[in-house]
Order: sequence, then C-alpha cells, then structure tokens
Amino acid sequence: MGDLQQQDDAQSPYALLTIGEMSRRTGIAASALRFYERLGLIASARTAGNQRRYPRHMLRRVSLIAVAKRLGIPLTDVQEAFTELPLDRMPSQEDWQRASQRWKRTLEERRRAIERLEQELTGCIGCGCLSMDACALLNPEDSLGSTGAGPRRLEDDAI
Amino acid sequence: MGDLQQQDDAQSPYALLTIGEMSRRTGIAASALRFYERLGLIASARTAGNQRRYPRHMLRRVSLIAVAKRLGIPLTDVQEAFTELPLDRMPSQEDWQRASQRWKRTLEERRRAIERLEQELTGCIGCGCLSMDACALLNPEDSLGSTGAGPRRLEDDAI
DNA sequence: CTAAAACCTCAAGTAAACTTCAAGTCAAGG
DNA sequence: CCTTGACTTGAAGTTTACTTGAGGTTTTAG
Repeated sequence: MGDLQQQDDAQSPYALLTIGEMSRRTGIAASALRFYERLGLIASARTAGNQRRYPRHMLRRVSLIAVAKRLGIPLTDVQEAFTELPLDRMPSQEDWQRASQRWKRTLEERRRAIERLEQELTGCIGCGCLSMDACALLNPEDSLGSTGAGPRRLEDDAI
Repeated sequence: MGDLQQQDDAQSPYALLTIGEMSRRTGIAASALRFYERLGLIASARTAGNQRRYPRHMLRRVSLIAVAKRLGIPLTDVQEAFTELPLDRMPSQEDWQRASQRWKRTLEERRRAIERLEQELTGCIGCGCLSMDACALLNPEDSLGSTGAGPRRLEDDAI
C-alpha cells in the first residue's frame, strides 16, 4: 500500500478519498471538513503535494458529525463522544462499539426528553388548561445537557 | 384593571410580571427576553415609565422557546410554530390547541429521527459491520428540517 | 424624600460553526 | 508539456443567538 497516491481504483477498499469525494459522499462542505480537522474531529493523511487523503472509515465519523449537527448537538459534545475512538488508525469493532454506546446514551436522553415534551404538550396545552401548577413543561429539572440554567420551578401560583 | 401599574398583588391572576420576574421564572435571561421581543417572538405592555410588563400567559410562550432551545430548534422555526398564536391578546384554548399541533408534529419528527438513529447505531455500528452499503445512517434522505443538504446516497461500494 | 435596585436603549462584543476570498500549488487528461 | 479543475493556506466575513457595557430613568423600600 506504500505511498498516498490513489493507485488503487475507486472500488478498492484501500483507496483513499480526496476532500472533494468526502464532501460529495457525506454532504458536508469541504470547508467544513477542513474546519473539523482543525478541531481534531477528523484527520487526514497527506500526499507528497500536501493534499488531504481520507481513509474510508473517516466517512463514518463524518456521518456521525452530520447526524449530531441535524440534532443540534454541539461539536464539543461530539468531540467528547469521539474520545477513545482512534483517529490515527482504523477503529476496531470494539472501538466502534464503545463509541456507539456513548452515542446511544446521548440519543436516548434526547429521545426521552422529547417524549416527555410530547406528553406534556398533550396533557398541558392540548387540553387548554389554564392552570400550570404542575406543568413539567415549565419545570424541566433534568436539562438536555448542560446548556444553561433552564427554567425553574414555578412556586404556587396559577397562570 | 386600568393602567399598567401592578396594583394587583403577586398572587392575582391579573398581576403583570416584570422582566426580572419573567427571567427568574423561566430561567431565561432578561437580555434574552428583550432579544426575543425584538424578534417578535414575545411581546410586552409598557408602564408609563416605559418598563416592560408581561401578561402571565407569556410565561408559556417563553417556556416553549426554552424547550426549543434545549432541543436545538432554531428561533426561525419557533417563530413559524408560533404563527396563528396571537401575541396581542391571551390565546384561547383553540389557539393553544392549534399551536400545540404544530409543536407536536415537530417533536414527533425529531423523535422519529432519533429512534431511527438509535436503531441504526445498534444494527450498523454496534455490530461492527464494515460494509455500510445499506446503512441509513449515511443516507438519511429525510432530513430533520431544512438545515441543509444532508448526506447523500452512497452508491455501490463498501467502506 | 432619598437611595438602592431594577429597569431602559443603543451599540458593541462574543461564541459557535462555518463560508468566502485571495493567491498560489497539485493532479490528471490530452 | 500544458491546461484545467481540484486542492492548499490564512485571513476575514457571516449567521445565530445572545451578552455586556455605558449612560440614563423608574420603581420601591425605608
């Protein structure tokens, strides 16, 4: 496999991808890929002429970043979810399994937060009730991450 | 009820809230409330001395904004979800019901997107499979809103 | 009546997540 | 070999969602 030229044809599992190919395949702009690399979220090898070449498994990483983006998960959280997932070599099955556990926890939290909200919208606003004493929508003590203070408990008054 | 001074005591359902009270109760900073008002997401009455006074039902609106924020929903989408929900008067039961239908649709979409991802993380990465031909994680044709291009379909090659 | 706390506006600053631009270099086909 | 398209860097610009600060006014408690 030697140097970094693309001597393998495109079908080969050893073929490296250019930044343009990565961009086309993931739907993430090349400029964004460079940006992610600066943040250390992804990594690339370089040709003799200093152009980036990505191993194929990097597609998976970029796709997970794209997913996080769609869900509004900040890149710092993505970074955290990627700790223990090696950047320098192809991740093993175990590596991916460990990483996917983290992702699943994050997703589960988020899903549950949404499910709770759906319930509350049905019970609390859908009914048109005007008293919101016990409305969990206004009092989510368990926040979705540590984004900020979050709404507080309403004491004892009607709205 | 006449003018905008707070002649009703704090327990009264007619009492108006100052921006500080709104902030304490929703957990949203006063500066953010002013910002939301500039965007037209919320509205306030003014005292003779030009200070903001919020009717109590505005708490609900702000809480929904806070919820959206926790879920990473952009304010433009929130604005859209609030169309048809009157700012100038207290929303009726029907108003809230209509608005909550919009919210529920948004939440349901998001929840389903997450559920799909959870499935895919289990089946696609959890298993450690190296072929991602049919991996929906890399090919989410239905994006979570219109945030951008989103990943494209991978044609026919293994990773 | 007075002083402190809370509020006002407007302008500018910040952070995240990128994009765009300029000026140049590399790679691939003919 | 040469041209064209893809790539490189660094710096600056953009958008979203606010926060901070200055300088002044209003409200409220004593």
